[in-house]
Amino acid sequence: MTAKIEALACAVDGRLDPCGLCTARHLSVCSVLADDGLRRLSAISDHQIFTTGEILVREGDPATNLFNITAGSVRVYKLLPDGRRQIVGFLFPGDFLGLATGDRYAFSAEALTGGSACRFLKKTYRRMLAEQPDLEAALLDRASHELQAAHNQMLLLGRKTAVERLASFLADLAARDRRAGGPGRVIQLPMTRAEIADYLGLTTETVSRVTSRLKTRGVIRLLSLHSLSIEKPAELSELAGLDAGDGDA
Amino acid sequence: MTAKIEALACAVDGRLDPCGLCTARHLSVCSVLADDGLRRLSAISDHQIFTTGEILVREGDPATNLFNITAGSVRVYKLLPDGRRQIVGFLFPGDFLGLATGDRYAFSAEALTGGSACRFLKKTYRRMLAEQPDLEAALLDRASHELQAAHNQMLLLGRKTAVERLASFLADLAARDRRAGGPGRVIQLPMTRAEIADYLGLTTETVSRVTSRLKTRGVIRLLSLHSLSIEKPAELSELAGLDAGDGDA
DNA sequence: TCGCAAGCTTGACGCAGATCAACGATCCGA
DNA sequence: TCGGATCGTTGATCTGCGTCAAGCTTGCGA
Repeated sequence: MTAKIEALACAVDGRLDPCGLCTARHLSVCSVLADDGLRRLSAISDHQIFTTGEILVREGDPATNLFNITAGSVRVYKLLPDGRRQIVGFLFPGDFLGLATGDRYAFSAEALTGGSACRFLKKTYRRMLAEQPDLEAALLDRASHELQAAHNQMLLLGRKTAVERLASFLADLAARDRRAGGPGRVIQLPMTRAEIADYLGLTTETVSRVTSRLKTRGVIRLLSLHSLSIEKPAELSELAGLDAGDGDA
Repeated sequence: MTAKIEALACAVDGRLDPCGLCTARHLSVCSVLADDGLRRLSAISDHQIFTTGEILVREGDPATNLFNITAGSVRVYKLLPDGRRQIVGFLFPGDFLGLATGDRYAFSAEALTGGSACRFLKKTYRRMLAEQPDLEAALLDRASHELQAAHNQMLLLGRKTAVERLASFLADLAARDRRAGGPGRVIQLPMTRAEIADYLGLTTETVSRVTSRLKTRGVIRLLSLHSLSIEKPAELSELAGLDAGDGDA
């Protein structure tokens, strides 16, 4: 809901100064651009507001657009023919959507909450990249980080137990919050248990059971269904299968 | 063994014309460079020959080098403190090693077979990238493809059964062979069963059992321990959980 | 050429997490 | 404010794959 308001504010103000007032700019690749670059970028972009459940990208469709999430959150996933789903990532403000893209989207993306995004035509964006090496470098950097995160997720999916998976997930969210300037102690979970399960390669039931176990052990405390506080960060990191308590990825 | 000879040949000839005679050039990012760019690239590179089991990169070490594999094959993996291993990829000639890298390596890399690689200092390579936007674009392209492959692997690790995993793996190897100009019918497996297991999130025993099952069903035929032929490609694709029989990723 | 270590296969059994089922909590629209 | 739908939790049971174990095959070094 605050996301929606932010999105609206950003969009309205956007008419006047699309990037200058963007609350996600310092988190995104745009941050490497100077005023001139920003102006050119905003000239080829298109601000899109989305509501809960809205589909941004559908697997198999021609990959015409790229997105920069400016508010809200998004789930990115792949499906098997029989409906089994693997969520490959959750996106938050500042995240880029469309990097891993050939001619057609190899994933679907849906809004988890209301929010907004800067949308670019892939072709136009490519031309822009060629003219702005800084932006291209920043994007390569992003891609590298995402690849690293993907490797961590492979380790999680291939080799970790249910407890380790959930602990890793929570530790990651905490680390993300810290990176965004928060205390990394209270975590928002905009997604459902089923989505967490599909991200961690588990079932809803297992996610629920393991959450309970962590709660009972006093490692976490549920504030509501969609927010919790980490009571014992060190223990959480340990459970996540990290040696030290950095919680980063 | 042919890999070793190729590597030696490449290295020896390399003294005279490092890139011109490189058998992996057309497969690698270098292919986008013109003569001038190639010359500059070879000036900052260093040819490294490696033997079976040799460690190229160790997780946690300062990330000083980047590699372009020119011959042989490499396994890239991550470890948990207790020794559980997840192989995040196998590299072959033309593949780039070191994309997903921050200040320190987040993975280890070991030679699966003897081979060779062009080695660059990360710092120097970065400078080179800034001067060669084409190379940077090519690398971004690589990163995108790798990210896409990583997403596929997440789907595999999170949601596929043992049979689907092995079938996907074999279909991928076949597709890779086809891309490299081969018939995609006979597959080389330079890795052990344990390595396949650690790549697919299974155990050696399961890999062995599932291989037997595919053999019994007549889908594959073992030519030796480390090479097999695909007898029923369509059925393999089906088992892999792909709708159509493209076998690509 | 032999011998042994490493890798592979196959079988018996166990268990972590899936599945099936029932019920409670939460949210949202009227 | 209410009512139904969706989401979440918990319990009982099942099962695919892991674990343990034993024998076989391969390849390499002496």
